[in-house]
Parts: sequence; structure tokens; C-alpha cells
Amino acid sequence: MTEQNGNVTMEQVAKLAGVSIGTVDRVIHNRTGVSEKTKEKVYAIIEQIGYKTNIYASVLSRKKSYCIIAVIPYFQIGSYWELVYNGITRAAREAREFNTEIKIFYYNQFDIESYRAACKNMVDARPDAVCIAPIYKDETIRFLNRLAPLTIPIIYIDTKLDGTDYLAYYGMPMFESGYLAADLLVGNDTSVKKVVSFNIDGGVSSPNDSFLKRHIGFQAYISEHNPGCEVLNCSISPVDFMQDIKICDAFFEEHPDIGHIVTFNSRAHLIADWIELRNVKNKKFIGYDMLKLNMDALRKGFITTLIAERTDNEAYTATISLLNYLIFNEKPARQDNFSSLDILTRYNVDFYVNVNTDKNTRR
Amino acid sequence: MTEQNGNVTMEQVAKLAGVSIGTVDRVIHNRTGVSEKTKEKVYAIIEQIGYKTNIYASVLSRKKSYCIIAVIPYFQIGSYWELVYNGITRAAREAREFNTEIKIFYYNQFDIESYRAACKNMVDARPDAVCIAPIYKDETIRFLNRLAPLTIPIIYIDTKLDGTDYLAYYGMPMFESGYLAADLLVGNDTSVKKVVSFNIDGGVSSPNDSFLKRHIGFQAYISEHNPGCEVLNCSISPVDFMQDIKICDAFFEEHPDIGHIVTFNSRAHLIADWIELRNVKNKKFIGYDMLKLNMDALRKGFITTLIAERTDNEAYTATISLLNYLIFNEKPARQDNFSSLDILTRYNVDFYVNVNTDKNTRR
DNA sequence: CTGAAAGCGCTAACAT
DNA sequence: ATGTTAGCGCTTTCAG
Repeated sequence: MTEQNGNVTMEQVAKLAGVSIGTVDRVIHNRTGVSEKTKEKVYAIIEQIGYKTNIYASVLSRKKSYCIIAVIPYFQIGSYWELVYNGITRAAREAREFNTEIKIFYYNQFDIESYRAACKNMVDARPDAVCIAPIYKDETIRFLNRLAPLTIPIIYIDTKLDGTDYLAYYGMPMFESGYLAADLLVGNDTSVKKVVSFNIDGGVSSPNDSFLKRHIGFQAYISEHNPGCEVLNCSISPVDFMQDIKICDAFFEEHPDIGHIVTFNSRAHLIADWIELRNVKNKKFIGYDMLKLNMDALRKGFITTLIAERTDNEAYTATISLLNYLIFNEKPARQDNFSSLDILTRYNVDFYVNVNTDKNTRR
Repeated sequence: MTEQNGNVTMEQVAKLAGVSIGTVDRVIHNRTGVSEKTKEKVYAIIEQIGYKTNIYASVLSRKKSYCIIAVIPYFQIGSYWELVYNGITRAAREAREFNTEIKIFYYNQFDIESYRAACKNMVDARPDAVCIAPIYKDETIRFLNRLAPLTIPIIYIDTKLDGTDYLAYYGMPMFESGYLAADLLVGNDTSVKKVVSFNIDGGVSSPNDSFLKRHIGFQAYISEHNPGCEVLNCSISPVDFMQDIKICDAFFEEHPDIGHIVTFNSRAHLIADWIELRNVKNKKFIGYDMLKLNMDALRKGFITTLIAERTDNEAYTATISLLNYLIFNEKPARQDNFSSLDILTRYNVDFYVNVNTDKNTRR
């Protein structure tokens, strides 16, 4: 334990530049009311002696506070969007000590009007930064244009809108996640002639083409490696359990030979329920996302493999990167941040349970 | 942007507890010279109003500095221990702004004398905390006993020593990583009659039983699921490339029927080199760890699957948790922290390249 | 346009 | 055993 040595401070900069620390502060933060001449002089000194602002002093003395708004679908407990919610909430707790509040505005992902309302509320609330799951593309662009003149940083999660101006994107590589699923499910086993994909039918067609991209990735692999294999589709309901059982019964009565199942959405556990109920054996079944119900089904062997990002953490990181931008003026290392594609089986699933909540941060 | 509201401060705690802030500071930091009675009172108030120390004020005013020593094997570029080194170094950079220095002491993992020397130097340097890869069990216990009276926090990485006193352990679940490998490599395919495991022979038998645990896990799976399958062993050198080629040639000349390979150490790429050189097809090959050479071999198809932890990040987290303990008196959430067992194939490997270096932290 | 000064909440040395 | 106080380096208000 030795004594601290002196870092370069604003005071030293001020002294060398022959101005007060108030002026140094003004030039550092691009505030108005400094002559070009002194501005240049101060910059020169800063460069010369390598001054870096001390974030601890900065945060401590800062009075300004920020408001970040997240716009996401509302969700049922145990669903994919709850994981996103958890991540944002975790970030919100940390943001508080930076005097920044994170508000979440929810919408119904199957109702464009609801999305519009959430966006309108968001714009009206005059946020300093926005984190949004932009499921409706055109609507999003319209609202973000209203924000554009304010140069507010935008982060996309889950889905990204190419061609728009955004600070960063965090999400899973959907095409590749489908491609990977095909490799794990059928590979180049040409004895597999048919595969079934169970899709959620929300009553209306989902505005989100994420699952479609996954489907396309899956099909791409099949076409390249196993062109003799056919991918059938079957729709189930996210809410009507009894109905789903009947649908599965009917489907497999008609196709008793199909031994390979995939779900491109996060509700693999719905099919797992049928597998458990009917005591079905010898079907290979791959699904997505670390929902608790999915992980349970994986442990019990009703799901063979899960492909998953660390959703909670992705949402957390996305939100925190907004905070870093506001407070430290620091941009994410990359604009597009693709999650890893973790492969979970019954033999490694237990080592993923804390993966999201464990902090990997100072403090 | 609204005005800041009041967080709970030490001053409020002091007022409510009827003491001065100096006393509150004393109890928070377990300093001497506070009566049990006031200590309890202060704790009660802290609990009640939910006081959390403001790290910015804390860091800003702190004058003390710390020294953390890490003791690890030295390494060749591109090897497993380089990943560990990277993680520690990354933590060291962050530690600097907390006035704590992280020194790394190296040893030759195949030379117990070298380990002794590193440990002696470590003890002599009087560190405030230690992060160690305790490859030699008895030696480690001897040295740590010398440290014990000082109640210095110890963190184990890679290997842990049960029955000793340690703040935390970070590492891969070795048995399970072997068990998983067996499932991925042979599963219950009873047509697989033989598997070969290539082991590194360092000239002396490794003091480290990590790989042995992996081997045992692998064998356990085979015994349970595929008892007709035999696991052969073959030794290669970590340094003599030409020799390794000959060994592989000879082995597969003798066992042309073996189509399943595993390496329990991190040098899968050595065998991958042979596979590439001899243009070998149709062998399933599983290895460990995200070494660049392994990932390259995976991309090219010479390795089928890699099982890996995020080594860099594990080392980083281990070191940072020591920092958190010293600076914030905060213990890790769990004592034993097992890494996830990430399964990498050529189809998801690209989404793991930034997994280690990406920061998931504020700032 | 620029300077002076009062904090931000905590630490640590110095008093009592 | 406890209280008091001078900073830590920066932000922000208030004066010029």
C-alpha cells in the first residue's frame, strides 16, 4: 500500500494555459462563451500533458440527470420478452447512481396501433436516449425521424433497421441461428426426409420477420447439404394448450414418420409439453432461447438442443451502452453487435443458469 | 433532464444513528475502535434506509493503494495460458484507476521448483490479494498458510483446492466437460467401438489433474451410455511437430478403424494439423478451448466441435472480483464459479470471436 | 467572455 | 471510542 501519485488534473491544465479551471471545463464540454484563442490554447495544453477527465470526480459533481426510454413488447411471465425486461431493469438499477432514469414503454407486438401509441408517448416524453425493439419498420422510421433533429442516440435490440441512423444494435444473428439449427438437427444425414417446424400463430401474422429469417437460414442449410429433405410447417397457438395438443396429435397421426422437429420461436416448451404428455420417444427436437420452461424440458430430455443468446445480458449491455454514451460520450466498439449462438443440451444446461445475472463488472 | 434527487448518503445514516459520519465510515469498513452497540445501530440504519456507498465519492477521496498478485504459468503465444494472461491484463488496466496495481508472477508448470520460487516471491512482495492457478497442491497450501495470518483474500483460477480457505474459484467444470464431450462425440451410437484420446506429454507427468478429471468424466459417460466402446490413449509432444505427425501416422496405421478423436488438453490444433496434412476425412474430432488455432481448425473442418469456457473473461472476472473485494468489500455471489460449457462448431464459431474482449461494464 | 467559489459524498488524518 | 475537518477533481452557479 503506497501513496497515490498525482494524476494530471484540470487545475494543472488551467495553470499552464493561464486560465481558470472554469474555462477549462467550458472548452472540454464544448460549452459556449470561450474565445477561439483560449480554446485552442487549452486544447494544446490538454494534448501536451495528456489530461484525461477523472470520471469519479465528474460523476460526483454532476447535477444533470438523464432519461432513457426503452420501448419493448409487454410480455407474459416466463416469455422471451421477460428476459429482455430483466436485462433492462438490471441496467436501470445501475443507471440510478448516474442520475439517469430508465423508463420502459410497452406495446402489444401484434397491434400496430399499440406500437404507435408507445412510440408517441416515447417522443412526447423527450428522452435523452432510446432503446427500442423496432418490430414495425415503417412506423419506427416515422417516429425516429421526429427525434432526428434532436440527435438523440438510438439503440436497436432484437431487430435492426438498416439504412437508419442508430448508435448500435444488439441481437442474435437470425439467419445463422437457423442455419446452425439445421446442422444440429439433420446435418447431412440423408436418411432424414422430412422435418417439421412448429410456428406460433398469434391470430394475426407477426409483423416481425426475425423468425422468418431463421426459417430461411434453416432452409438454406437444408438446400445446400440435404436437398432431399423437406421442411413442413404447422401452426400452433401460444395460448390454447388443449388446442395445441390436438394439433400435434393430428399432425403426427398424419406424419408418423417425422422424427425431427424445430421451433423457430421461443416457445419450444409448448411442443415439449406434448412430447411429455404423449410419452413420445426418439424424436429429435431443437428450439431457441433460455426460457426457464425450455431449459427444464431440455433437462428432462423432451428438447434435444436449444440455441440461445444470453438475452438478459444482451438487453443489459444494450442499455448500458446508452448510459456510457450519455455519461462518458463513449460509443460502443461496434455498431452491430451479434450475440453468440450458445448450444445447450441436457449435459451443459446447468452451467448456463447464472450466465445472465452474474455481474462481470466492477462493483 | 431533470434535477438530481437525493440519494441516501452517509450523512443521513450518521444523523439517524446519532453518530458522526466518521463513525459510519468506520463501521462500513470494519475499522477498529467502534463499540458493538453503535456498530449494530449503524448497521440497522444502513439496512433500514438502504444505504449504498457512492463509489465515485469513495474512489475520489481514497488515498490508499493496493497490490494484487497473480501467479500463473508462463506461456507460449497462442496457448491457453495466454488467454488467462489477457484476462488478467485487461483487469489490470481497469484496476489502475482504482489505485491498485496487479503484478503477475510466472512459473514453469512442469517444474515444482519454479512454482516454489514464484510463490516465495509472491509472499515476499506482501500482496493485498492473490489470484493463483494452484497447480501444485501441497506447495500451494504451504505458502498460503504463510499468508493466512494476514487474512489476505485468495482466488483460485483453473484449479481449486478444496478444504482450503479461499474467497472464490473460477474455472471450468472439468468432469462435466469430459462427460459432455463423450455425449457429443459418440453419444449412444453403439457402432462406435473405439475412441482415441491424444494426451500431451510434457516430458514429465503433469502435476495438474484437471485433464484427468476430464478424462474420467468422458469415461463415465461411455461406461453409462456406451459400455462397448473403448477409449485408447496416445501421447504426443507439445513442441515436436514432426514427431507428432509420425506418432499420428503410426497410431492410425495400427488403428485405421478409429473414427473418433478427442483431446482433453487445449492443443487440439496439433492433431488438426495432422488431419490437414494427411487430408484425412470422416473423422469426428472434439477438443477444448478457444485458442485461435483451434478456432481456425474448426472453421476449416479439421476439428468437429470445441468445448470451451470464455477463458479470457473468466480470468478477468476472477481478478476484478478481487478488486471489488478490496475496494468495495464485496464478496462474489458464489464461492465456486463454474464457467459455461460453450459448444462451438464451424457454424457458430464466428460469433465467439469478440466474446472475451467485449466489455460488459459501465465505461 | 472569464474567474471564483460552493459543493458532490466519502476518506483519513487529526482531535477530543 | 467517537467527532471534526480538509481535501479528492470536477461541475455549476454567481459575479464580474
